[in-house]
Amino acid sequence: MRAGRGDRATIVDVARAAEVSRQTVSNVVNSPHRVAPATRARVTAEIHRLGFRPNQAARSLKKERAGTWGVQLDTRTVGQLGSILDRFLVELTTRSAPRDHHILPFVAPDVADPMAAYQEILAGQLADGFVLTDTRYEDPRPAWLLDRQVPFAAFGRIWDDPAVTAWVDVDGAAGTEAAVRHLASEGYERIAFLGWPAGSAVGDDRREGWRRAVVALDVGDAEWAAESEQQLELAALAAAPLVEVVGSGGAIVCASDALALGAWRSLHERGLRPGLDIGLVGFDDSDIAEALDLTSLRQPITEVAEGILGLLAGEGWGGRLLTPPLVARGSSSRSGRVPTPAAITAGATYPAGDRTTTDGDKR
Amino acid sequence: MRAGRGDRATIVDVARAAEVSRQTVSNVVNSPHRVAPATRARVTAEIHRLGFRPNQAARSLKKERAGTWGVQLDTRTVGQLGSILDRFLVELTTRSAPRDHHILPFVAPDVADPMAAYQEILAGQLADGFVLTDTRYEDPRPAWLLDRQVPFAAFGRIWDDPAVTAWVDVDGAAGTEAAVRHLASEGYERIAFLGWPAGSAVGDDRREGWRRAVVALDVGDAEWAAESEQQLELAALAAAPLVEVVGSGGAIVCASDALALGAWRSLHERGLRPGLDIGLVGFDDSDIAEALDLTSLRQPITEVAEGILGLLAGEGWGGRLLTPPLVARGSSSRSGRVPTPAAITAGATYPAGDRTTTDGDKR
DNA sequence: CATAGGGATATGAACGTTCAAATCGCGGTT
DNA sequence: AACCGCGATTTGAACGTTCATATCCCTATG
Repeated sequence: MRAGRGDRATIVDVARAAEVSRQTVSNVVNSPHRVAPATRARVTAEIHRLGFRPNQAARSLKKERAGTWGVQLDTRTVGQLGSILDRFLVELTTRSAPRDHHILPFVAPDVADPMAAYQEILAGQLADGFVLTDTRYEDPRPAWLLDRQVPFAAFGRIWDDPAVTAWVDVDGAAGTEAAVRHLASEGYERIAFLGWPAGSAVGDDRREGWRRAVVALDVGDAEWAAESEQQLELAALAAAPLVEVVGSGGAIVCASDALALGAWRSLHERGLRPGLDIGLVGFDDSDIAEALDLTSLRQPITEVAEGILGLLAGEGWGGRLLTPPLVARGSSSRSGRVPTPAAITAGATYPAGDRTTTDGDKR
Repeated sequence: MRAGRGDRATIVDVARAAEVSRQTVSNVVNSPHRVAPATRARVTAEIHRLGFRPNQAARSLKKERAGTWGVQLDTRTVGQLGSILDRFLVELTTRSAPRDHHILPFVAPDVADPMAAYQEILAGQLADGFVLTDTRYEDPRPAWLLDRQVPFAAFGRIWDDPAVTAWVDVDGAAGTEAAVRHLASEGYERIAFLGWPAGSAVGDDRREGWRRAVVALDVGDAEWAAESEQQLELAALAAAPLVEVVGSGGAIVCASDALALGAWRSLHERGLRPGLDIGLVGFDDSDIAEALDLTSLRQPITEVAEGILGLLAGEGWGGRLLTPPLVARGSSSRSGRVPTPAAITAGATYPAGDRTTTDGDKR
């Protein structure tokens, strides 16, 4: 009668059925090599027959580990244009399973005390460690967690402390540099940059890549940069002078797909066509990039997730920068169609069209 | 030395410090009314001083409840244009906390056996119930869960069994109907519909609302409907004949923002302007709707999440249809700017511009 | 032939909490 | 004065697992 309970088998049920002790069943589950093959087979059979799975609470209580990694959902960025949170979360969830862990999403309601939520979770032994996202300058979290010897791994560099290597990040500078080289090789002659106001670590990094490449290839001026927040109108506004300055045959590299969309709109308002008239490259390769045929730098979410979970699980090494592959689409082709046969990448290669989606369902 | 452990206080530590028994501390936490005010104050003080939080594993073990609700992440829809998964997840996460629960996201890797993942979770007592999303015709999950008396609540009707009311849904028909009325009142004279192929419950529902309204107001023909999957190119293709049929001064209601974007593109290719020449209304009010100044029907995610968690917690009642408020933007204004002072809604009213975002950070 | 060694399996205890039942103290009732 | 009732608090047991240790039994070794 108790909801969801039913006939759940415990380790003792299995032990009785297989005529062994509970510890032997435990061993079959946790260290099979310790159990004689014949016994192991018998126990395994009973486990399957009874549908036994160790009770996570009991296991967690005894082992003093939660079997869970916490992930703070950043309520500021969620639902924003070009957010890749959902993809990242799916990757984390998928890849936690083989490591015998689950993902515990949480929000930090108290902006004044951002660590309170972490504190709560630790006090209740709800998570064994944390995945940090959106690291920034003066991020209080790494130091706080280090202090308490709580394991963590970040998507994004620990900007304040180069000694901490518990992170995996995307090499933004390499990305924007690749974008410039790509655009130059496509024949665009003047390449500007649309980024965020200085002071954001990620943004500064991406700008620097553009600057380096533009200087190296002599396809622009370090002054050809504009700034905007993520909002579309602001981005469109900020893009306007850049459009003027690079003119037809020029191009704009953007720090995000959202900014690129702003620029895209700015072009349209002037009757200019992305790609044909002015090249455009975004960053993140979010859903809109694909939708608007916008060339973008693809966040290697899968590899990032894998790397981070590896760090949390104590495998692998940190401090790694992954190069975001460039996904070439129409917005960086002067002929209007996807230019090079395959994407220009420094790492993995993605098919030019990148229409590898699993056939879409509704909603 | 053990990572993350440190000096975590247990209930006995608190009991000793406050000079009471463990059960009294437990009572202070779980049923404060049973404890004399003076004692309660003393215990509460010690709880705060020691930073005590009940160990979730121990609690869960004893109570035989996980303190968790499972949410399957649909890997087919995630990352798609206009996905609202991340917003929904944030709402669920936020609103689970006051109900003393957490959200357990999981994926079902085995497409052949979609219930395997649910089975696993139940067997391990990892969740007390499930939040279902993307319900459809012949969804195996409700029956399976009912069979096992596992609590669940769905975002989306249980289409196959009207007797089951463990759901909250958005009234798609009412939404598209409101869209038609809105467009008609804005002066659009011929209103078509771009939806998904028949057979998807959500899609059929949304189409029906359009059909009803168009007939009632005499602003269209039931034949003026086209079908497309979520992919942009296909949508643009499917929209083309509709554009022809309604012509300038006509409008198109779409079953999703992604489809609307397809239509939007189709308009642009013909040199037609959304709003000024042809009205356009999407569905979901996802990030792109806001970005492209696209009128859309807003999924009342907050209310849905609240309703669903209420059902899981045993409060409230199910079988509720929430009316999606229409968020009017430029794409449904013949003058090109947002028409009515406020959105036309049947429930909550949203500011016309709907720029109520919390100042955006990067990434 | 006794015994050491060691692989396979079993037993006792503990993780931290809550439930059920027992105990305590005290004012009110007969 | 003895007892009842009741609120406040305590005690014993149990949730299901794993760790540490103990036991068993068989083979190899001197």
